Amino acid sequence: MNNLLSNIKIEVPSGTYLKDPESSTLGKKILTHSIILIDEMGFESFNFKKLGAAIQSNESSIYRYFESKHKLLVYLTSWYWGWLEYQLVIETYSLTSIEDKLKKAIEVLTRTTKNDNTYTHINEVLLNTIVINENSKSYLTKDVDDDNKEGFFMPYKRVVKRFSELISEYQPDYDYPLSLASTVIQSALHQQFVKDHFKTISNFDKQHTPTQFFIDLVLNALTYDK
Amino acid sequence: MNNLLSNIKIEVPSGTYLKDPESSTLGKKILTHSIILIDEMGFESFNFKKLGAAIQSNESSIYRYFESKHKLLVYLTSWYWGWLEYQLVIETYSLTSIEDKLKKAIEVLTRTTKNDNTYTHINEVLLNTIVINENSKSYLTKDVDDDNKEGFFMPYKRVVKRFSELISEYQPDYDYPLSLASTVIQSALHQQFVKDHFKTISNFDKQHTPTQFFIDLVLNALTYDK
DNA sequence: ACAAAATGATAGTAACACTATTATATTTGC
DNA sequence: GCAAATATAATAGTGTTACTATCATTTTGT
Repeated sequence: MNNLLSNIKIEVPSGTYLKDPESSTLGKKILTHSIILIDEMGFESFNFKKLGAAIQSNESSIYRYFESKHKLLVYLTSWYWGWLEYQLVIETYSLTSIEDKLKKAIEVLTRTTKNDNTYTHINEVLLNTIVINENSKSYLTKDVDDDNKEGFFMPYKRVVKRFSELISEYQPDYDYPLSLASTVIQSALHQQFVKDHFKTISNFDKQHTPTQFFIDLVLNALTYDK
Repeated sequence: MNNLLSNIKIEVPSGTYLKDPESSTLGKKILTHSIILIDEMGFESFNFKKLGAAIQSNESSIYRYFESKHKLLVYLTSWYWGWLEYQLVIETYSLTSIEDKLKKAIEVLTRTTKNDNTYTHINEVLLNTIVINENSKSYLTKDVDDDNKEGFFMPYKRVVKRFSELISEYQPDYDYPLSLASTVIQSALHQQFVKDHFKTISNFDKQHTPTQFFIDLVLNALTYDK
């Protein structure tokens, strides 16, 4: 992305943090290095003590920003979905044909993430791998319903809704726009994981990309009479 | 299911257990009550001490069967996929038309689970909700590749492969049979979760079922000239 | 009846996910 | 320039978790 829009701040549900990490250097360091560490060691092995050591700061200082490592994960994944929504909007906005918009949307949602220099303290490529590996842990908990009431999953749900609106615009008679949207978004993450770890059940290679697979899938689902 | 086949034992990767839990009453109690407890309290809150209390046995005895709660989860999810593969095979076997087979397969993979009285110590309905809520935690770990080498995910991968074979039989030219298969299987679980917790992004109700959604999706994906 | 195997009881450990408290920097207002 | 306010750091402590180790008791097979 260019830096014309460099002052756009990604909005994250306020209940996920105690003190806005974007508001200080320490906060930004927490974001930068938590992404690096979680990517490196996985969310289970990651903790605030290790993070403190990595940024030469103290565990107790990190707790001033996030009340738990779970909320930090929710923060990071929310940021990702907020960022992705933004990509979705700006990359489809100027297109006039609805088919082009739909295809572009699928591309944005299913392509390999590239770094966005607008946000220097966040490595979007690493964050994307975190989302692939850890996203579901943010909601597969006994507290989902409470967290959901607090709006923690709004950024994710907004991406699904926006995409489903494009689907409905393309094919107003389709009965399952939301389900199709969440299937594509969710499955795009899962397919990345499968490609890396369960190769025997993947069909992707240089010639066959997830984006092409999902474009076919969605367009065929929505095209009744060709 | 009927009990004509009551002596069919579901095969689970042997590395997941230290001592076969199906080989003793205590082992079976461990299975029965771990399913109940994990369903009730979620995998994070579940532990062997609580399980011991629930079955009036000792924590240390449970460790004789499973070396960790992670391996118990892998055991349970593997059992589920093994059982589902079996349902898939017997329910499609006798059908002659490939379209009927494909549709039946989608039904088996996406319908609401019903209890199977063949396995009295396993409650398949509860196990299905565990798979919905906890399955991804069995592979979203730093040890996936090791666990995969040990064959822990073979039962899951076998279900994907069998389903993909039906897809290829129905439409031999389709480029993504495995990806489509894993998308349907994975998304069927996710859609159940979404329906229960993120209602605003679900289109399912009495008239619109996941099964119908996925049958439409798959048949359209595979039907080039209608 | 006796050995072997299975199960139970108890204790212990290192790490984890925090909380609480107090001390020391750093920033801000005036 | 300086005190007050705020941010950060240091240290200690807590209850729980996910086991491990050891030894005692019960059950089972022959």
